[in-house]
Amino acid sequence: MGRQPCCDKLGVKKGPWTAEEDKKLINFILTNGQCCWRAVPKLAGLRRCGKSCRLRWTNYLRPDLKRGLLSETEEQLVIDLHARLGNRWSKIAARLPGRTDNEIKNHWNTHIKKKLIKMGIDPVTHEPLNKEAKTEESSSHAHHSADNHTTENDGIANSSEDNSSSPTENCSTTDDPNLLDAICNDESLLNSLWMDEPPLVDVSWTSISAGESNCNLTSLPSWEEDCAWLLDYQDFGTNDFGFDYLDDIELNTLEMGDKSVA
DNA sequence: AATGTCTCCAACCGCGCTTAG
DNA sequence: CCTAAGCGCGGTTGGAGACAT
Repeated sequence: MGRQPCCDKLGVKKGPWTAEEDKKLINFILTNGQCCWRAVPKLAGLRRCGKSCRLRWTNYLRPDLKRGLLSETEEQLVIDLHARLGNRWSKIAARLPGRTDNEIKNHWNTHIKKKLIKMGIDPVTHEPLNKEAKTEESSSHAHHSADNHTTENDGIANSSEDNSSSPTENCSTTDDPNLLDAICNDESLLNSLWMDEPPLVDVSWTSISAGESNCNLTSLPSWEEDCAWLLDYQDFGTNDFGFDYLDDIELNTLEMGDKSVA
């Protein structure tokens, strides 16, 4: 007597989303907020499974998403966090407002990985590749599973701190070096990452969209008026849409820690 | 201009944990 | 307490566009 299936495979569309589907999903979420994803397709009139809707929303349609390439600072932060956390993309993404785990994961695999290899750094262990080759035999395989945090962390935490003077830094133009340092050196913050507490979640948007706050969304054009703005927003930052207040909320959340995640 | 290859990223898949019933 | 769906996560894939020949 579990729950109902999330979708009845038959008649469920897959593949790229159309503008029309995006429109329906956005309109629905803006109107009703994020409730149970299972119900979303039906209520929004979409022939998609709830999971697909959730993914589309979180990875692409959320208004607070930044689009475009990661800045040097963001990239450096990703490298640093990856050295400590491994492939825990969602945890890493939680430290980069407006970025999704999928986006960071993609960027890692397509850009950062190659960059590190080019620099002679093993993207998995964050150790120099030469050294890696030597120690490969003596040490057990480079594992970045959750079980190995301590071992990996011990070795890497130091090396990543050295990053400030490492070759990596050469390409870092310090958009906001203080932010990077603050995050990387904040032990309590890192500890919270190790724990399973969600230290930072995008409550700002969820609460807004849930109708908890009417905020600025009320001033946004509706689909009935003009549906083009949301399809266009993908090319802009959040500021372009009056969502810049989200950053403040997010920073507060970061400091206070988030406990009201559903 | 045509064709082949590479790169990138949106979306899917499957697994593990959580939680409703 | 048990079962099975919901949910979130990380790994992987496929197709579109960019680039090379």
